[in-house]
Amino acid sequence: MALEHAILVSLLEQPGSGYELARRFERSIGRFWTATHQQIYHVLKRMETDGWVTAVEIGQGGRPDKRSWSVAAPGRDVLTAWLRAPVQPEAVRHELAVKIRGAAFDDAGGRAALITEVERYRATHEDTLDRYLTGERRDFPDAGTLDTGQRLQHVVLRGGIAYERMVLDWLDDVLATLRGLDR
Amino acid sequence: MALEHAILVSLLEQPGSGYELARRFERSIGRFWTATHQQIYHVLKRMETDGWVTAVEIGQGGRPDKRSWSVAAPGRDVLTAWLRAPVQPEAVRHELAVKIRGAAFDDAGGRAALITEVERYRATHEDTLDRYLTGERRDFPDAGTLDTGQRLQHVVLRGGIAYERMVLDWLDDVLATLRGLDR
DNA sequence: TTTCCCATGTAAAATGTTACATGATTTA
DNA sequence: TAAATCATGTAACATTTTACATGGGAAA
Repeated sequence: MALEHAILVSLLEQPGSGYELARRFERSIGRFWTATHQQIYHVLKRMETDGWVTAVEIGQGGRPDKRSWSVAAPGRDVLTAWLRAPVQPEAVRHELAVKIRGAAFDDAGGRAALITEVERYRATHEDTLDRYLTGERRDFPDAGTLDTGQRLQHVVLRGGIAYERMVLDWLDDVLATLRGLDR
Repeated sequence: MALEHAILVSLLEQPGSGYELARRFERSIGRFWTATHQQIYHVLKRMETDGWVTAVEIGQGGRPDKRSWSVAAPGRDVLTAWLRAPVQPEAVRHELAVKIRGAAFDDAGGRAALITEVERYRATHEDTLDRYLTGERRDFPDAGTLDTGQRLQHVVLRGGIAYERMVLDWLDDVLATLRGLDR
């Protein structure tokens, strides 16, 4: 019950088409709320029915028309009410943790394969951290001159950076532990 | 597609009833894979049909019979195959991050309410960290004498501890940022 | 005597994923 | 000339959540 809210926030930051939203969910917003384009189109349609968002058709000669979405007053009210409601506890889903505990029931060969997987997984998180740090230098070069929206975006990005650093440290711990088992 | 696997791991660690599994998902396994009892009963039934798990009925005079589940050979094979398959990227869902970015579109009163919420949220994470640390002292007192399963459980718990510490630090950053906006 | 714990489920609704579908434009 | 990008969707399926349902035993 919050993809709606993530979309509302994203559209308030910057109106745009379903396609553009999908790309933001891949890049920026998707750092803390994932969604596919099908889901986004579906939810946008429902929000339109409910009067939360409105679209402006933009013809583009040749390629399909683009519908640029903006937040309408009822949508803003819904968002404000949600912002002031209690934060729900997160539903954690960490597949790798399950696999690590599962490794107790596999043999040394399986654990060797898991080490390779963890190394690959670690590399993807290193990439993610690099992208975050690059984005931080690009979007928040001078901490003193930021407006409210930018400061809030920055503190969320700092959360992402802290998360990735924590994950990398933990994965080193995991690798050392796995390597220590079969020696 | 992994509640099955979390259940298989949990049952290999210790056979038990659906009810017991649900409690483990609230306490231990639920740290990295949440599930309600309804979902667990439902998935157990499907896994039974597929021959992945088998139940032993335990009559208990008075209260309803308990069905104690164990992993059957096909279930073990499924788990082994899954353990050796690539780790899927996590689907991140961080409601608080959405709210923080949304706070740019609320007024000072709304942001004051958010600060209160973040403080409450921070307290729950402090409790979680305390529980993890207590559990660590209880279950892993002497790092030298642990078997494979315990070492793997311990490294996963260390991940939980690292995560909670990171969250607490970040929430301090969030609170300082929010407080800095309306001054 | 009320609340929590044990113990298992059904059913409906909401949410999310995967596969399929189309077709022009731009880039390599 | 092949692949990626822009642009929007439908349909089927799977997963997850929420509400409802039952009932005895133990503890406060």
